[in-house]
Amino acid sequence: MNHWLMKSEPDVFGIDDLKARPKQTEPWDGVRNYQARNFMRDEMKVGDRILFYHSNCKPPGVVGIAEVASKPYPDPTQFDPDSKYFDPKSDPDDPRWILVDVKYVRHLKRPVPLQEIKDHADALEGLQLIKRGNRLSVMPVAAEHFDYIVGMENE
DNA sequence: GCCAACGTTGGC
DNA sequence: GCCAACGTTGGC
Repeated sequence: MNHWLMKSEPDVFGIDDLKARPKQTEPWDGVRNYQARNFMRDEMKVGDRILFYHSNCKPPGVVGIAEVASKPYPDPTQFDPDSKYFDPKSDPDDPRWILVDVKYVRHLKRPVPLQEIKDHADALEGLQLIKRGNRLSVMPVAAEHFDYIVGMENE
């Protein structure tokens, strides 16, 4: 099983929104970064665990756990002219943007803020989230780091 | 609101 | 293929 971290802005779509969805599941649309797409397209498997991260808020941090709930499939918003994610260059016969469905698992007992994660940089060496210049919205997380961050909910 | 980091675009 | 300009992300 692979582990992931996925960012979302709570003002747009937060973990409470995910929990409130029918089947507590949502297509993770709007990703328009090739690296992030490749992770979803090539490496995600149903059941993979996800750290749900709130960005662009105070404080940013990991707020819960989700899981991959579908195989990869084309992001429908790329073909919708009314969508802000519409991509006129994407060929319907060879879709450019791929997503997976994400399903709510649970909230952490408390949000674990980015600052605390940074304070544990020694234990979390190599974690992409705290590397300089990181802007990826979908990134892999080592299994040990995943468990470590979840464990921080008890502190 | 600022700005560093970084991806993308497009002229050449 | 280079690189300057521009746009976006996202923490602060």
